[in-house]
Amino acid sequence: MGALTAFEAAARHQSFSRAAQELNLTHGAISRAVAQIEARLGVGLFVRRNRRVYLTAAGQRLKKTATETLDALSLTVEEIHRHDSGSPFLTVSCEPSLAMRWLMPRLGEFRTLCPELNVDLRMAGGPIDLLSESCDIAIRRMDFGVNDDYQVTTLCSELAGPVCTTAYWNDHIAQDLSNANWLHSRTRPNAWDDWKAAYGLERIIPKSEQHFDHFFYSLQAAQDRLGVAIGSVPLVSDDIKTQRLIAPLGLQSTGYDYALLTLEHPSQDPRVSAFCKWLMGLINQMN
Amino acid sequence: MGALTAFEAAARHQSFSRAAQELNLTHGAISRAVAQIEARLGVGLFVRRNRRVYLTAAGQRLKKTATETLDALSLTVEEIHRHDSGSPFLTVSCEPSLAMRWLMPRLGEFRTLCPELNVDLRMAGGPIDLLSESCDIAIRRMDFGVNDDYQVTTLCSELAGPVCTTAYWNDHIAQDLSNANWLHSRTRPNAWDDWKAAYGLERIIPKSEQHFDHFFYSLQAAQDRLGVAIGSVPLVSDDIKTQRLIAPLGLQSTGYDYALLTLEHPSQDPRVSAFCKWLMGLINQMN
DNA sequence: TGATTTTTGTGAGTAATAGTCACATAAAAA
DNA sequence: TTTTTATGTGACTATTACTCACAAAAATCA
Repeated sequence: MGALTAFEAAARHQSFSRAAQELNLTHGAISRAVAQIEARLGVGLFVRRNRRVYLTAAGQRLKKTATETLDALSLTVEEIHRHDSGSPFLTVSCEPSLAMRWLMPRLGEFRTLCPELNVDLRMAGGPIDLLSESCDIAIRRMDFGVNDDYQVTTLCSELAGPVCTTAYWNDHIAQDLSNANWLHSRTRPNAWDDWKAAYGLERIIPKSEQHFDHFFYSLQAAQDRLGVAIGSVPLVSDDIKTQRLIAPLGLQSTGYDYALLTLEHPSQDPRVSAFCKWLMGLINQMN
Repeated sequence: MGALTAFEAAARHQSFSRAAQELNLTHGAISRAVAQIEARLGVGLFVRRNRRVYLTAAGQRLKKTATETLDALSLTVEEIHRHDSGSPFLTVSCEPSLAMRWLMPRLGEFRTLCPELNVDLRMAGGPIDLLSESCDIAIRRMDFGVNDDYQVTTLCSELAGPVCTTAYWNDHIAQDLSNANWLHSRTRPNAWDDWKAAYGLERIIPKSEQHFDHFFYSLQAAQDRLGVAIGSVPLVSDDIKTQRLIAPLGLQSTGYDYALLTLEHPSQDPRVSAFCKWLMGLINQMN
């Protein structure tokens, strides 16, 4: 390793002396380090021309990977420090719909609770690589397979059903859901079909339908009295509590859970532990 | 470095003892190596639970780059050996047209000259990264900028002009080039215009024109009596020598050279040196 | 339950190596 | 020619890497 950094510096400067200066060593040390690698590979890395040294083809090849390698290593060290338990940052990746309608409105509370901890919120859904995306925590709807060695902490199970405003229910539906404008979303195209199957209403056909790009757009549309959307707990918990939306036919289990994904058990890292504990508290007070 | 490989093995096996076995060391050595990295980073890499060890988040991050880093390094070492002067392989990247009409017909001769040297011929044109494309030599038409630290050995300068068969010249052209079918190629779209400018025939317009995807297709077409193409030395040298094609108006310099690109001076590597010497011999006997 | 096995940590001693210093060398610069 | 600059190398030294033997602690087994 020492030899590799010595070589890298020598290759960069095209000079053993300057490399020695940079690394606070003598030129002899560099000379020996390079000679060591050359002996081990059985290949010359530099052409010595008495006043200058030039990289051979082999040397150029090694320089390339040595640079990349050492850069990657020091980058990782920085990464580790940034995501260490002592760091004042916590990077959270959260499902967009959940972030919009549930997490973000509550995040202010967490700030007052842990003012020293900066939460970096990233909105992203589906499979995640915590390592390469450099996150501490991911919050996800568990509708995909997860890396074996991730820690999965279940937050709550999902309940879904038709939601609309009280006004829309009274004015347009009058007990019969087929009178309504059904609001769909392209991110959960089967939401209505799944609910119909769970509720036992296979053959019902709506008067009209409307499609949105995101789940939370369809919920917003329901709130704006455009029709009936499939809403889910925990996404519409606040809206139901404040009567902005009602779920007149109740909510059925979808079979999916929301969960928290971490690299190690949340208890290992005080930052993660604090965030997780706070989330669990929210969940519990919701039920 | 030793510490990093020790850590990598330990992380892979989730066990210090097995890592020690793999590396022919004692478990104590691994324990100390890991402890050393942990002390240096100030971060725990493993959670020790008395009978097993688990990677922490930091450990998982480091494992990822450690693996990548060590893999890259050993790959490069293999590369270096493969492209070393002792290797029985020589990887040559050559401009497709030149390879087709000049190099490949001569390569058999080189095989009999150096039967112990296996030439890997890759056809590719334009800018090249010898390192990442893992080549020893590139032969190119120098119509692009070249990496500063490549060695450029000029082979010959390019001469170009209209070429066709004797039969086509006599039957269709009769001293006036505008009677001919002009053969173009999409890889050198300006070949005719450049030649017209060099020859001083700005305003001439052909009776008919035809386009091909590659330069050597247009030459093949000329040989097949489809019309007149712009041919260039050294590409049509053989054809002119054997009278398969003629250049009745002569050949003008295009201002471009063909050259050999290497990482270090060809004399440094006996394989490259042999190939280069042979090429130069061909060039000289051509003039 | 208690003995055994398995796995890691650690102090002490030793082998290996990495580094320094001083001198040699050789070419470029003055 | 002399001086300067840059690297190689022998001899010595400081450091570090490793081993060995023992300790500790939990899982496994009788």
